[in-house]
Formats: sequence, C-alpha cells, structure tokens
Amino acid sequence: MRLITRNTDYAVRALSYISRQEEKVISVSELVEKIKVPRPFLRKILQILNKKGILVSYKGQGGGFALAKKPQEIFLTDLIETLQGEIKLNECLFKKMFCPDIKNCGLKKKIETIERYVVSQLKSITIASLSNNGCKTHNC
Amino acid sequence: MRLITRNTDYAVRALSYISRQEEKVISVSELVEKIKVPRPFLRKILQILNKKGILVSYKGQGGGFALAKKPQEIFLTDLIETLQGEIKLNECLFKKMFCPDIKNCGLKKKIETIERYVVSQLKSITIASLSNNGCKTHNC
DNA sequence: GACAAATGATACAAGTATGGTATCATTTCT
DNA sequence: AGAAATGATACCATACTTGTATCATTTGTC
Repeated sequence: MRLITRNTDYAVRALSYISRQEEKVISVSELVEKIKVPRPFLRKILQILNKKGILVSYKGQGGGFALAKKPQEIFLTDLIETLQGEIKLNECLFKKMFCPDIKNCGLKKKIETIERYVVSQLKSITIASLSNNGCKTHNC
Repeated sequence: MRLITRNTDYAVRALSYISRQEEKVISVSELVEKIKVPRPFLRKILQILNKKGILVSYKGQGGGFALAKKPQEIFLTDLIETLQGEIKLNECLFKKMFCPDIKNCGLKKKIETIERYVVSQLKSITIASLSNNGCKTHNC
C-alpha cells in the first residue's frame, strides 16, 4: 500500500527541478537528462499537469514547461489527486448491498479520521518545502 | 489507494461473525451463507489466518474454524499485514541509486510521521471493537 | 470399513492498475 | 523549409487483486 506512486514521484522531481532553475521554461530533454526518468512517461505526466493548470507549456523550438503557480502553492495533495486519483482511504467495499447501518459503522468512522489526518499532513507539503529541505536533486 | 483491500475486509467479517457465536467452531459453509462472500476465496483467506495463528482449524465432519485468540487481541494491523503485506507508506522509489542524501529527505520524514500515526490508529482497532460498534453483521 | 463432510494444498485465470513505449499530428522558432 | 518542441492517442508488459477449480487428506457417523 503506497501513499505515493511513481508518477507522482516523477512529477515531484520534475516540478522541484523546474522551480530551482533561473530560466522559467524547461524542456523535457533537459528534465530527462537531469532527473533520470523515462522520457515518454515523463511527457505523459507533464501533459496531464499542464491540463490541470499546474504547468504551462510552450510548443516549438525553445519550448518546454514552466510552473503555472508559485512553488509554495503547489501542494502534494494536488499532484496525488491529479495523478493517482482522489485520496480516499475509507471506501466501503460492500456499499449499500448488505450493510444495514452504514452511518454508524465503526470501522468507517475510524478510517475517515485517519484519512483526514493523512490529507492534512500531505497538504502541508509543497514543491517549495520539498525543494528547500533534504535531498535537493532527488526527492526520495 | 486503499488502506483495506477486499481480503482483509472478508477476514474482518468472518472473524467478527465467529466471535459473536455461541459455538466456537464455525464451518466455511455457515460463513458463506451468513456473510455472503465467495466460498473458495474465503477458504483461502481462512487458511492463511490459520497458518498465522489467528484461527485454529478442525478437519472432518463437524469441523471448521475457531478464533485462536480473544477478539480483543486480534488487531486490524495483524490482518492487514498478513493479507496485504507490511504497512509501509514511505517506500522510497529511487532507493540508493540516485539519492544523495536519503537520511535527510524531507518527504521521507514526513511520510514516516504519517505512517506512524496510521499504524497506531489501526492498532487501536480490534475484532472486539468492530463487533461491538456500528453495523454488526457487515463491517463496511 | 464405507461414506460424507469438512479443511489443506495448489494451480490456474480474469480483471484492473501501474509503469512504460511508440507514433503521428501540430505548433513555433530560425 | 526544416528542426525542435509539445499534443494526442493507441498500445503493451507486469504485478496485484480477486477470484475459481481440483485433488488430497482428515475425521466423525453409520
């Protein structure tokens, strides 16, 4: 059970790298060379982040990707939700089918509490905070 | 990203049902009928729990499964670890390969903190607590 | 002892998610 | 015109989840 999968991890690395450069617009070629991730997969990830308004893209020669927001405004939760789907730890596996009293389910309540905590913690992590602390080139 | 998968869920239902019966030994046939889960899959799950010492089994006519521990001593973490593997939210995806300073990685530290909280919360959940609260027949 | 009822062991398979590749179209700079 | 970049999209390999199927073994009852 992983909180963060590889596409989110790659996204963090890429965004983190971009945020540390003088030039705003960074090409996929440069990213691939610097953060060592598979090129076609990274392109797919960056295109998704572009559509979601986290990156802006520039086509043509000299083009590439730039941050659409300040690094301190890009939250880890945004990346996880965009690339892995909604953060939802408490999905009841039997829905309305059998469960006679879903509202008072003890397990569900417990997991909802856990989920709220996890989300609040992840929200406190931004690209800015990751770039400034710990390992700068690879956020493992 | 799910904290609890279906096999753990089935295990919870089965153990919870067994804990509420007068008779100690319950057959798979009875469980299948009462908690409505696929028979061969449930058998596989119960066999695993038997090997792990959470259940004891009795072969032959009139046989079945009984709890090997008191309901308040069977923790949700035991079931998750047995059926889904170690609870490990913080797996670094790049290991030693590239990361220059894994010890000080800000993201890793954050996720370790979250993991400790999640595990401590799950440890507070037992078969006993699930049987006594909320929906009794189906722990959704 | 025969038979039925139960679990033990194990191999197989469908469905889904993750991680990744390949290709062609489009835009833009020079 | 041509090169360099992204956009869109189809495809593929692998692993994990969620099962199914089958035969062997044990045990209680007649």
